[in-house]
Amino acid sequence: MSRLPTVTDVAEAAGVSRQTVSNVLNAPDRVREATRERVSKAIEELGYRPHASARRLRTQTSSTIGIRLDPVSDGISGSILDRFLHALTEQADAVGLRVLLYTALGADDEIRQLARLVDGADVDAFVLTSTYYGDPRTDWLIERGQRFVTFGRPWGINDMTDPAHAWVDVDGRDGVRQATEHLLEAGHRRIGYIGWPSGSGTGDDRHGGWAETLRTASVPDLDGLVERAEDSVSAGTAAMRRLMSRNPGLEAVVTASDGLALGALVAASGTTPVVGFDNTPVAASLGFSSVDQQLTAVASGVLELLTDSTNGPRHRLIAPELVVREETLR
Amino acid sequence: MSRLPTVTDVAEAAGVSRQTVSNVLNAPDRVREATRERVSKAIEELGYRPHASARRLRTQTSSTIGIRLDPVSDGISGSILDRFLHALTEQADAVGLRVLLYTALGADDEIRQLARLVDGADVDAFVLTSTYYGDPRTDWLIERGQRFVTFGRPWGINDMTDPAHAWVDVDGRDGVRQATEHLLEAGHRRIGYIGWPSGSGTGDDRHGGWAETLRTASVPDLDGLVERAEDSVSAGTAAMRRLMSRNPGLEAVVTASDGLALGALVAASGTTPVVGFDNTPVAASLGFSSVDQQLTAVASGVLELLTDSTNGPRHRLIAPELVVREETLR
DNA sequence: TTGTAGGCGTTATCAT
DNA sequence: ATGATAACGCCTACAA
Repeated sequence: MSRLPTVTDVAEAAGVSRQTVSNVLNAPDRVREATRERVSKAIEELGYRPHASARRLRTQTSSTIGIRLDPVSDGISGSILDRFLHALTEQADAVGLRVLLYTALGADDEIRQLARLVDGADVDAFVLTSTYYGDPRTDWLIERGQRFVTFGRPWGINDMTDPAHAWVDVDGRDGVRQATEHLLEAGHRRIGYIGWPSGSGTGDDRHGGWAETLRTASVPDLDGLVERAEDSVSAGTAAMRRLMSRNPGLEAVVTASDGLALGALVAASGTTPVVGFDNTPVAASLGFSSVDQQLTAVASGVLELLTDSTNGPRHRLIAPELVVREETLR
Repeated sequence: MSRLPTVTDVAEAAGVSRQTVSNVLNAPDRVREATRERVSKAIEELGYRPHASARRLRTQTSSTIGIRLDPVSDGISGSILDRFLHALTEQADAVGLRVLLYTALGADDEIRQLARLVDGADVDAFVLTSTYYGDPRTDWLIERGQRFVTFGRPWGINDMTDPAHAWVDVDGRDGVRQATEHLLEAGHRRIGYIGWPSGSGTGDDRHGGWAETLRTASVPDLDGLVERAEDSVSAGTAAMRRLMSRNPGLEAVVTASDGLALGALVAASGTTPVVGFDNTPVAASLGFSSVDQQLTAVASGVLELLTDSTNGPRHRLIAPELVVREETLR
């Protein structure tokens, strides 16, 4: 493992000054065609590549975005963030950004981590997930003028379009609406909903999509068609049992997550159509319909907001997409 | 966002030279108690933190490990790598290492990415997953004397203890043995096995654990108790149906993955005990037993091998652990 | 169009 | 025990 070639090596090989080499890389217009080719050839031959740290030191930018890898999520939908992370990494590379991971235990510790990364000039932008109104992390970042984008709306804030808080989110309400309409079109009317306990912005949003759609379709007695449960398979099973015993005429169910959906399917032995949310591998393997969050679009939205310094809107609401499948659990 | 404080600032504030500040940080022994305290106080007050890129440029080490984030895995067990990644990130921080992600499409592209990271001095060690004998990536790394550790044995190689190829792996054979013995102890004899098509090192290893255990227990006709399937829920269901129709007296099943286990459970409607592998969130939610890979131990093994330059063994075989649960899918 | 000079923040070497 | 000096590899003025 010999020494890596530097600009000086390339300059010598090409018979030019270091500066010209730098120009070829960073301002090709400023250098004559012939020289450029000669330098490029030398770069090629020596396998030269700019030293990232040196460049960062000089330019005072790290071209690196930090993202927290959450502790192992217990839910079946835990892979959403991982899938998002993958999409982000893939697309970040295309715009010359690296993705650096960090972990933290709780908000206080996370702020300590943010500070470390900022002070060490390791990172020059952050992507935060699951933020909330008054989140100390976003406050901390805004206070210090740090660049960041959150995946998730700042629920509870008055002005969601506040340009200081850039965000990208998935339109859960619309996703659930699509799911519910799909079931309506299939001829069902008594369509139940299994969601999370009310109080979470995301959860209430999704529930709203279902309620709105059925109300528009004039389905009566909506209250009796709703069940709330923690986001787990077993809670989904229990909720589905309650729902079925209360509604003998139950024809189909929309859920707030694939975990709940799986639980519901188990309870119904696959005899009742169930639509999930997140389009996890489990939904794909078992073959039930689910709302896909379009994480690729989310990732590109995040990167756009991170790199755009123009004065456009500082947020993006991504439309999810229902993936229709035939249930096979029977 | 004002300028970050530098050693010079600290030096001035403490009335010493830059070098002394550096010594306080990197060689505290070389500096007198009183001076050290004075400097430390200045560091504290100014909130000074070494500039990572500058340090890297100077020391020629990045203290960063690169790991590839695989494309979205379709299997239910996809979260294994993510859980490993989390454990790795968490523990890396404790030993002063950062984790940088990259993606790649296929082996050739991955080598290109490795080269970029190496040449840019972005990374000074790699963690590779799912390697195989003659893997061009490991060959490339070995050729260049690059530090790396793989998660997974180099199946097929003659000398697995070759110190040039450091690896950490989970003892799948032992895990399946534990699962099978657990079922034997529960009083079952006709214990089936649903695994992957033979030919993969990992798959054959796991199958061996089952076969060995039942052979020791003198269970006859093992061949009829085996089914092979792709790693998916639906393939698991199909395999389980074949297994049941061929073995009316089937009492329990061990599988090579939680995905197959879920499929088997669906086919058996939860009437037959099924043990999975990977201890995914799905196993936890549905409540079936599964072999846990002990990814925390894997991660610390990887970091040990990455940081240890002593001449100890360059590999670690981690013992997995069966997590026993009552099946609830009924 | 090309070259020269200087500095980004750090640490290693050598001297005091 | 502490300090001066130089260098890591790069880029951005500015000068030629």
